[in-house]
Amino acid sequence: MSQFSQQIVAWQQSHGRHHLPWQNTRDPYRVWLSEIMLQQTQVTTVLGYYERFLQHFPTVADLAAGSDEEVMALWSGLGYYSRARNLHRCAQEVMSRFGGAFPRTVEELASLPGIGRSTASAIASFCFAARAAILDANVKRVLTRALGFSDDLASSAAEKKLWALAEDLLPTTDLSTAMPRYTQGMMDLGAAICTPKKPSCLLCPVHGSCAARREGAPERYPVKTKKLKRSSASWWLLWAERADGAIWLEKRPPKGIWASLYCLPVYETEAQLRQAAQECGGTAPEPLAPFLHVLTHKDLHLHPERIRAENPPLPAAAGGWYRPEQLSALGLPAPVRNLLQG
DNA sequence: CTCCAGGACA
DNA sequence: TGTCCTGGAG
Repeated sequence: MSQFSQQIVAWQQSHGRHHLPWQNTRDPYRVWLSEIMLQQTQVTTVLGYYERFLQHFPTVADLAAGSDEEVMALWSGLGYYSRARNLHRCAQEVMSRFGGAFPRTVEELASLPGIGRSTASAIASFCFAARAAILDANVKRVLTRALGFSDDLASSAAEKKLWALAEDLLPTTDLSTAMPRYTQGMMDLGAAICTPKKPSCLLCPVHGSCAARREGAPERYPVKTKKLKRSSASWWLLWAERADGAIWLEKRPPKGIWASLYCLPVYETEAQLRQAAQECGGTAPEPLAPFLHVLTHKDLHLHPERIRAENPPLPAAAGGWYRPEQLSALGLPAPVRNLLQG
Protein backbone atom coordinates (compact mmCIF):
# COMPACT_ATOMS: atom_id res chain seq x y z
CA MET A 1 0.00 0.00 0.00
CA SER A 2 1.16 3.54 -0.71
CA GLN A 3 3.02 5.43 1.96
CA PHE A 4 0.37 8.13 1.89
CA SER A 5 -2.66 5.94 2.53
CA GLN A 6 -0.80 3.93 5.19
CA GLN A 7 -0.02 7.10 7.07
CA ILE A 8 -3.60 8.29 6.89
CA VAL A 9 -4.97 4.94 8.08
CA ALA A 10 -2.50 4.69 10.97
CA TRP A 11 -3.16 8.26 12.02
CA GLN A 12 -6.92 7.74 11.94
CA GLN A 13 -6.59 4.75 14.26
CA SER A 14 -4.53 6.62 16.82
CA HIS A 15 -5.67 10.24 16.49
CA GLY A 16 -8.91 10.33 14.46
CA ARG A 17 -12.46 10.56 15.72
CA HIS A 18 -14.07 7.27 16.76
CA HIS A 19 -17.07 8.21 18.86
CA LEU A 20 -19.31 10.25 16.61
CA PRO A 21 -22.83 8.78 16.71
CA TRP A 22 -22.70 7.70 13.06
CA GLN A 23 -19.41 5.88 13.45
CA ASN A 24 -18.94 2.29 14.60
CA THR A 25 -21.76 1.18 12.35
CA ARG A 26 -21.95 -0.14 8.83
CA ASP A 27 -25.68 0.41 8.61
CA PRO A 28 -26.08 2.31 5.33
CA TYR A 29 -29.21 4.06 6.57
CA ARG A 30 -27.38 5.68 9.47
CA VAL A 31 -24.27 6.44 7.42
CA TRP A 32 -26.32 7.90 4.58
CA LEU A 33 -28.37 10.08 6.94
CA SER A 34 -25.21 11.46 8.55
CA GLU A 35 -23.55 12.15 5.20
CA ILE A 36 -26.53 14.10 3.90
CA MET A 37 -26.76 16.12 7.12
CA LEU A 38 -23.02 16.78 7.02
CA GLN A 39 -23.18 18.23 3.49
CA GLN A 40 -22.51 21.96 3.94
CA THR A 41 -23.01 21.60 7.67
CA GLN A 42 -20.64 21.33 10.61
CA VAL A 43 -20.43 18.28 12.86
CA THR A 44 -21.48 20.17 15.99
CA THR A 45 -24.65 21.39 14.28
CA VAL A 46 -25.53 17.93 12.97
CA LEU A 47 -25.13 16.24 16.37
CA GLY A 48 -28.34 17.74 17.73
CA TYR A 49 -30.40 16.76 14.69
CA TYR A 50 -29.10 13.27 13.96
CA GLU A 51 -30.34 11.47 17.07
CA ARG A 52 -33.74 13.16 17.00
CA PHE A 53 -34.19 12.20 13.35
CA LEU A 54 -33.30 8.56 14.04
CA GLN A 55 -35.72 8.40 16.95
CA HIS A 56 -38.55 9.47 14.68
CA PHE A 57 -37.41 7.36 11.74
CA PRO A 58 -35.36 4.38 12.96
CA THR A 59 -35.24 2.72 9.52
CA VAL A 60 -35.32 3.73 5.89
CA ALA A 61 -38.78 2.12 5.67
CA ASP A 62 -40.06 4.38 8.45
CA LEU A 63 -38.65 7.44 6.70
CA ALA A 64 -40.12 6.44 3.35
CA ALA A 65 -43.53 6.04 4.98
CA GLY A 66 -43.30 9.37 6.85
CA SER A 67 -45.03 12.54 5.69
CA ASP A 68 -43.35 15.54 4.08
CA GLU A 69 -44.49 17.57 7.07
CA GLU A 70 -42.68 15.36 9.56
CA VAL A 71 -39.49 15.33 7.52
CA MET A 72 -39.42 19.10 7.02
CA ALA A 73 -40.13 19.70 10.72
CA LEU A 74 -37.23 17.46 11.74
CA TRP A 75 -34.95 19.29 9.29
CA SER A 76 -36.12 22.75 10.29
CA GLY A 77 -33.09 24.92 11.11
CA LEU A 78 -30.51 22.78 9.31
CA GLY A 79 -30.75 24.78 6.07
CA TYR A 80 -30.49 23.73 2.42
CA TYR A 81 -33.95 22.21 2.55
CA SER A 82 -33.63 20.52 -0.83
CA ARG A 83 -31.50 18.03 1.11
CA ALA A 84 -34.54 17.10 3.20
CA ARG A 85 -36.82 16.72 0.19
CA ASN A 86 -34.21 14.60 -1.60
CA LEU A 87 -33.68 12.56 1.56
CA HIS A 88 -37.35 11.67 1.66
CA ARG A 89 -37.48 10.84 -2.05
CA CYS A 90 -34.29 8.79 -1.71
CA ALA A 91 -35.80 6.69 1.08
CA GLN A 92 -38.84 6.05 -1.10
CA GLU A 93 -36.63 5.01 -4.03
CA VAL A 94 -34.61 2.68 -1.81
CA MET A 95 -37.89 0.97 -0.98
CA SER A 96 -39.33 0.90 -4.49
CA ARG A 97 -36.21 0.32 -6.59
CA PHE A 98 -34.01 -1.69 -4.20
CA GLY A 99 -36.48 -3.54 -1.97
CA GLY A 100 -35.56 -1.55 1.12
CA ALA A 101 -31.79 -2.25 1.06
CA PHE A 102 -29.34 0.44 -0.01
CA PRO A 103 -27.41 -0.55 -3.15
CA ARG A 104 -23.71 -1.37 -2.69
CA THR A 105 -22.07 0.29 -5.67
CA VAL A 106 -21.04 3.92 -6.08
CA GLU A 107 -22.84 4.04 -9.40
CA GLU A 108 -26.20 2.89 -8.03
CA LEU A 109 -25.89 4.98 -4.88
CA ALA A 110 -25.19 8.07 -6.98
CA SER A 111 -28.34 7.40 -9.01
CA LEU A 112 -30.43 8.19 -5.91
CA PRO A 113 -31.72 11.74 -5.21
CA GLY A 114 -29.36 13.89 -3.17
CA ILE A 115 -26.42 11.47 -3.43
CA GLY A 116 -23.61 12.79 -5.61
CA ARG A 117 -20.31 11.14 -6.41
CA SER A 118 -18.57 12.08 -3.18
CA THR A 119 -21.42 11.09 -0.88
CA ALA A 120 -21.89 7.84 -2.79
CA SER A 121 -18.22 7.04 -2.28
CA ALA A 122 -18.40 7.86 1.41
CA ILE A 123 -21.33 5.48 1.93
CA ALA A 124 -19.77 2.74 -0.21
CA SER A 125 -16.40 2.95 1.53
CA PHE A 126 -17.80 3.12 5.07
CA CYS A 127 -20.46 0.45 4.68
CA PHE A 128 -19.12 -1.86 1.97
CA ALA A 129 -15.37 -1.13 2.03
CA ALA A 130 -15.54 -0.11 -1.62
CA ARG A 131 -12.31 1.29 -3.02
CA ALA A 132 -13.86 4.67 -3.81
CA ALA A 133 -12.55 8.19 -3.29
CA ILE A 134 -14.42 11.04 -1.65
CA LEU A 135 -13.67 14.62 -2.68
CA ASP A 136 -15.44 17.06 -0.43
CA ALA A 137 -14.03 20.44 0.51
CA ASN A 138 -11.98 19.03 3.40
CA VAL A 139 -10.40 16.39 1.22
CA LYS A 140 -9.72 18.90 -1.57
CA ARG A 141 -7.74 20.94 0.92
CA VAL A 142 -5.74 17.96 2.16
CA LEU A 143 -4.95 16.66 -1.32
CA THR A 144 -4.12 19.97 -3.02
CA ARG A 145 -1.72 20.78 -0.19
CA ALA A 146 -0.13 17.36 0.07
CA LEU A 147 0.38 17.22 -3.70
CA GLY A 148 1.07 20.90 -4.32
CA PHE A 149 -1.82 20.80 -6.79
CA SER A 150 -2.08 24.40 -7.98
CA ASP A 151 -4.60 24.16 -10.83
CA ASP A 152 -7.61 26.41 -10.36
CA LEU A 153 -10.45 24.28 -9.00
CA ALA A 154 -12.92 26.63 -10.65
CA SER A 155 -12.20 24.70 -13.84
CA SER A 156 -13.87 21.35 -14.30
CA ALA A 157 -10.72 19.96 -15.92
CA ALA A 158 -8.77 20.62 -12.73
CA GLU A 159 -11.53 19.07 -10.69
CA LYS A 160 -11.38 15.98 -12.89
CA LYS A 161 -7.61 15.72 -12.48
CA LEU A 162 -7.94 15.90 -8.72
CA TRP A 163 -10.56 13.15 -8.70
CA ALA A 164 -8.12 10.93 -10.58
CA LEU A 165 -5.34 11.73 -8.12
CA ALA A 166 -7.64 11.03 -5.20
CA GLU A 167 -8.33 7.58 -6.65
CA ASP A 168 -4.63 6.90 -7.24
CA LEU A 169 -3.91 7.49 -3.55
CA LEU A 170 -6.50 5.04 -2.18
CA PRO A 171 -5.39 2.02 -0.14
CA THR A 172 -4.69 -1.09 -2.19
CA THR A 173 -4.70 -3.83 0.44
CA ASP A 174 -6.76 -4.85 3.46
CA LEU A 175 -9.62 -2.87 2.02
CA SER A 176 -12.27 -4.09 4.46
CA THR A 177 -10.54 -2.32 7.33
CA ALA A 178 -8.41 0.18 5.44
CA MET A 179 -11.13 1.85 3.37
CA PRO A 180 -13.41 2.98 6.19
CA ARG A 181 -10.39 4.17 8.16
CA TYR A 182 -8.87 5.96 5.19
CA THR A 183 -12.11 7.78 4.31
CA GLN A 184 -12.68 8.77 7.93
CA GLY A 185 -9.03 9.78 8.26
CA MET A 186 -9.19 12.14 5.29
CA MET A 187 -12.31 13.75 6.75
CA ASP A 188 -10.78 14.06 10.21
CA LEU A 189 -7.52 15.43 8.89
CA GLY A 190 -9.29 18.14 6.92
CA ALA A 191 -11.55 19.03 9.83
CA ALA A 192 -8.98 19.08 12.65
CA ILE A 193 -5.44 19.48 11.26
CA CYS A 194 -5.41 20.65 7.66
CA THR A 195 -7.71 23.58 8.38
CA PRO A 196 -8.34 26.49 5.99
CA LYS A 197 -6.35 28.87 8.19
CA LYS A 198 -3.40 28.12 10.47
CA PRO A 199 -3.19 24.38 9.78
CA SER A 200 -1.46 22.32 12.49
CA CYS A 201 1.19 20.92 10.18
CA LEU A 202 3.34 19.55 13.00
CA LEU A 203 0.52 17.19 13.97
CA CYS A 204 -0.10 16.01 10.41
CA PRO A 205 0.79 12.42 9.53
CA VAL A 206 1.94 13.42 6.02
CA HIS A 207 3.75 16.64 6.86
CA GLY A 208 7.06 15.07 5.88
CA SER A 209 5.98 14.75 2.26
CA CYS A 210 3.55 17.67 2.00
CA ALA A 211 4.40 19.93 -0.95
CA ALA A 212 2.52 22.93 0.40
CA ARG A 213 4.35 22.75 3.70
CA ARG A 214 7.68 22.45 1.89
CA GLU A 215 6.78 25.60 -0.03
CA GLY A 216 6.06 27.29 3.29
CA ALA A 217 2.55 28.51 2.51
CA PRO A 218 -0.04 25.75 2.94
CA GLU A 219 -2.84 28.31 3.10
CA ARG A 220 -2.32 29.12 -0.59
CA TYR A 221 -4.09 25.85 -1.39
CA PRO A 222 -6.57 25.01 -2.72
CA VAL A 223 -6.50 27.54 -5.57
CA LYS A 224 -9.94 28.67 -6.67
CA THR A 225 -10.75 31.95 -8.34
CA LYS A 226 -14.50 31.49 -8.27
CA LYS A 227 -16.00 34.59 -6.78
CA LEU A 228 -19.66 34.96 -6.00
CA LYS A 229 -21.53 38.19 -6.15
CA ARG A 230 -24.47 38.58 -3.85
CA SER A 231 -27.62 40.31 -4.92
CA SER A 232 -30.00 41.96 -2.49
CA ALA A 233 -33.74 41.76 -1.92
CA SER A 234 -36.31 43.01 0.57
CA TRP A 235 -39.23 40.97 1.83
CA TRP A 236 -42.11 42.15 4.01
CA LEU A 237 -43.45 39.52 6.41
CA LEU A 238 -47.01 39.78 7.67
CA TRP A 239 -47.32 38.53 11.24
CA ALA A 240 -51.10 38.15 11.65
CA GLU A 241 -52.18 37.03 15.10
CA ARG A 242 -55.63 36.09 16.32
CA ALA A 243 -57.01 37.08 19.73
CA ASP A 244 -56.32 33.51 20.93
CA GLY A 245 -52.62 33.89 20.03
CA ALA A 246 -52.65 31.74 16.88
CA ILE A 247 -50.45 32.92 13.99
CA TRP A 248 -51.25 32.60 10.29
CA LEU A 249 -48.62 30.61 8.36
CA GLU A 250 -48.47 29.59 4.71
CA LYS A 251 -46.69 26.76 2.96
CA ARG A 252 -44.03 28.10 0.60
CA PRO A 253 -43.96 26.89 -3.01
CA PRO A 254 -41.84 23.80 -3.75
CA LYS A 255 -39.12 25.79 -5.56
CA GLY A 256 -36.98 28.73 -4.49
CA ILE A 257 -36.03 30.16 -1.12
CA TRP A 258 -37.49 28.28 1.86
CA ALA A 259 -39.16 25.83 -0.54
CA SER A 260 -41.89 23.71 1.08
CA LEU A 261 -41.43 25.35 4.48
CA TYR A 262 -44.05 27.17 6.51
CA CYS A 263 -43.64 30.92 6.70
CA LEU A 264 -45.40 34.18 7.43
CA PRO A 265 -46.99 35.56 4.23
CA VAL A 266 -44.28 37.27 2.14
CA TYR A 267 -44.78 40.46 0.11
CA GLU A 268 -42.45 42.22 -2.28
CA THR A 269 -43.40 45.68 -1.06
CA GLU A 270 -44.76 47.28 2.07
CA ALA A 271 -47.75 48.56 0.08
CA GLN A 272 -48.72 44.99 -0.81
CA LEU A 273 -48.45 43.93 2.83
CA ARG A 274 -50.64 46.84 3.91
CA GLN A 275 -53.23 46.05 1.29
CA ALA A 276 -53.37 42.41 2.42
CA ALA A 277 -53.69 43.52 6.05
CA GLN A 278 -56.55 45.81 5.17
CA GLU A 279 -58.39 43.25 3.04
CA CYS A 280 -58.53 40.73 5.88
CA GLY A 281 -59.94 43.29 8.27
CA GLY A 282 -56.86 43.43 10.46
CA THR A 283 -55.51 46.26 12.59
CA ALA A 284 -53.01 48.77 11.21
CA PRO A 285 -49.63 47.03 10.68
CA GLU A 286 -47.08 47.70 13.39
CA PRO A 287 -43.53 47.54 11.97
CA LEU A 288 -41.06 45.45 13.97
CA ALA A 289 -37.28 45.75 13.81
CA PRO A 290 -36.06 44.82 10.32
CA PHE A 291 -33.15 42.38 10.13
CA LEU A 292 -30.76 40.90 7.60
CA HIS A 293 -30.75 37.25 6.60
CA VAL A 294 -27.82 36.20 4.43
CA LEU A 295 -27.96 33.39 1.88
CA THR A 296 -25.12 32.27 -0.33
CA HIS A 297 -26.22 34.38 -3.25
CA LYS A 298 -28.58 36.88 -1.70
CA ASP A 299 -28.83 39.41 1.12
CA LEU A 300 -32.41 39.18 2.32
CA HIS A 301 -33.61 42.29 4.15
CA LEU A 302 -36.60 41.15 6.20
CA HIS A 303 -39.25 43.60 7.40
CA PRO A 304 -41.78 42.00 9.77
CA GLU A 305 -45.01 43.87 10.48
CA ARG A 306 -47.57 42.73 13.00
CA ILE A 307 -51.35 42.92 12.97
CA ARG A 308 -54.30 41.53 14.88
CA ALA A 309 -56.83 39.79 12.68
CA GLU A 310 -59.48 37.12 13.06
CA ASN A 311 -59.48 36.21 9.35
CA PRO A 312 -56.48 35.10 7.31
CA PRO A 313 -54.82 37.36 4.74
CA LEU A 314 -55.93 36.29 1.27
CA PRO A 315 -53.78 33.19 1.02
CA ALA A 316 -51.27 32.94 -1.82
CA ALA A 317 -50.90 29.31 -0.78
CA ALA A 318 -52.35 26.78 1.61
CA GLY A 319 -52.08 28.00 5.15
CA GLY A 320 -53.43 27.72 8.64
CA TRP A 321 -53.58 29.21 12.13
CA TYR A 322 -50.95 27.81 14.48
CA ARG A 323 -50.60 28.30 18.20
CA PRO A 324 -47.11 28.97 19.57
CA GLU A 325 -46.76 25.48 21.07
CA GLN A 326 -47.41 23.96 17.64
CA LEU A 327 -44.48 25.73 15.99
CA SER A 328 -41.91 23.16 17.07
CA ALA A 329 -43.66 20.54 14.94
CA LEU A 330 -43.52 22.70 11.80
CA GLY A 331 -40.81 23.11 9.19
CA LEU A 332 -39.89 26.77 9.63
CA PRO A 333 -36.85 28.65 8.27
CA ALA A 334 -34.47 29.60 11.08
CA PRO A 335 -35.02 33.39 10.87
CA VAL A 336 -38.81 32.95 10.98
CA ARG A 337 -38.57 30.58 13.93
CA ASN A 338 -36.31 33.05 15.73
CA LEU A 339 -38.69 35.91 14.98
CA LEU A 340 -41.78 34.05 16.23
CA GLN A 341 -40.19 32.37 19.22
CA GLY A 342 -37.46 34.84 20.13
C1' DC B 1 -20.87 43.55 13.05
C1' DT B 2 -18.31 41.08 8.74
C1' DC B 3 -16.39 37.08 6.82
C1' DC B 4 -16.26 32.49 5.81
C1' DA B 5 -17.01 27.41 5.21
C1' DG B 6 -19.50 23.79 3.14
C1' DG B 7 -22.26 19.46 -2.22
C1' DA B 8 -25.96 18.57 -5.23
C1' DC B 9 -28.81 19.76 -8.91
C1' DA B 10 -31.43 22.34 -12.92
C1' DT C 1 -23.50 28.27 -14.02
C1' DG C 2 -26.76 29.93 -10.58
C1' DT C 3 -29.46 28.36 -6.68
C1' DC C 4 -30.13 26.78 -2.42
C1' DC C 5 -29.02 28.31 4.50
C1' DT C 6 -26.88 28.44 8.88
C1' DG C 7 -23.53 28.82 12.51
C1' DG C 8 -19.07 29.91 14.04
C1' DA C 9 -14.85 32.62 14.03
C1' DG C 10 -12.84 37.00 14.39
